[in-house]
Amino acid sequence: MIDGLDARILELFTREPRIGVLEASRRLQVARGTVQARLDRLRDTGVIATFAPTVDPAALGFRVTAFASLDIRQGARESVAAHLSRIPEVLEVHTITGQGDLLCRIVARDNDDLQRVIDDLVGDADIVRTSTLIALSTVVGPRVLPLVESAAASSANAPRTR
Amino acid sequence: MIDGLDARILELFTREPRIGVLEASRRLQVARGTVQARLDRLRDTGVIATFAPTVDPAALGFRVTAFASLDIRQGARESVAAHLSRIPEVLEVHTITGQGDLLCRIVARDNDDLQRVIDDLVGDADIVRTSTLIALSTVVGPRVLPLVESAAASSANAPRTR
DNA sequence: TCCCGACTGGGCAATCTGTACAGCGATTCA
DNA sequence: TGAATCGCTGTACAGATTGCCCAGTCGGGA
Repeated sequence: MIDGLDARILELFTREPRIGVLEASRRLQVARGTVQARLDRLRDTGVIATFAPTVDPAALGFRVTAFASLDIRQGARESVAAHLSRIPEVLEVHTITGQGDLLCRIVARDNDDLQRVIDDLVGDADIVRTSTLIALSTVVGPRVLPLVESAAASSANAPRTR
Repeated sequence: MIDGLDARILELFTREPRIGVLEASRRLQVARGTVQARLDRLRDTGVIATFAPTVDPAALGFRVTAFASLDIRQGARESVAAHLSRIPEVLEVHTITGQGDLLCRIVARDNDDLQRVIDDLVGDADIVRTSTLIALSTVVGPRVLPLVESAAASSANAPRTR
């Protein structure tokens, strides 16, 4: 899937996103064209989903993160999904196994605001029950680099070339 | 916090990350220096957490996403956190209110692999109980743009200038 | 043994970035 | 009312980077 050089490229661009292709090629001791080609391929294969800047909701004033699991009425998934997607504070929704039907990641400005958001959430009559977990602190921040290295290592037996 | 122009900048760079400051200034009909200053400020204030490319675990072969809530032994939070951070498949860990103590977001190559990851997880003796939810599908993908617009709108009463 | 894909090293024109500066309108404050 | 300040505009310039092209080399697979 990806090899060690890909991993080093991803790592470098994650740590210092603004360096550019040329500087990256210098750091990695490879030709510029190589870095460029690798980046193109990583983008084409979807490994790099986007080069968009990452926005931090907390810095926007949304300091509270919570996870809500929703039990919804049979066959109402579509309409509930539409309802949820209309609430800006809902950042992510997954269908899940287990007791709940949907798991949402939501943010709010503070605990009072969270109440408002949850009221918005459950405003849909197809939502039968909800249970909310408030994230008190982030122990391991969002990260993918370890995964990248792991993926590169597992394909080490079949290196790209050289 | 942020105004409409900030929101438009974030939106533009989210949709077309590679356009560059100059092209962005043309699209938004403002001076290049303005876009540059805004971007600098957004970065400084942390609204833009990073310009790093976003890596998609699924494209790396980690097609399964799951959420695990862990009950841990009193006062073992530190050591458990250290343990979790050593597992690459653990992408995110939060301390939470409610029945569980920790909520982890994990990925795995497939369901069998997920079992392996969970075995790794619970390998820590300080973890008392776990409950895992497998994400079957993503109903609302990770997103922040609606939030950005909402934040910009809410500060509309106090625009930056002009 | 031949072919092909990947990497190298080089070159070129076009473009962008970083930075600086003066002017201007609006807001704040004395 | 006047002075200082702040953000935006438009402009300028040197330096660096990008996108693109090419010939040559290397290693693996057919």
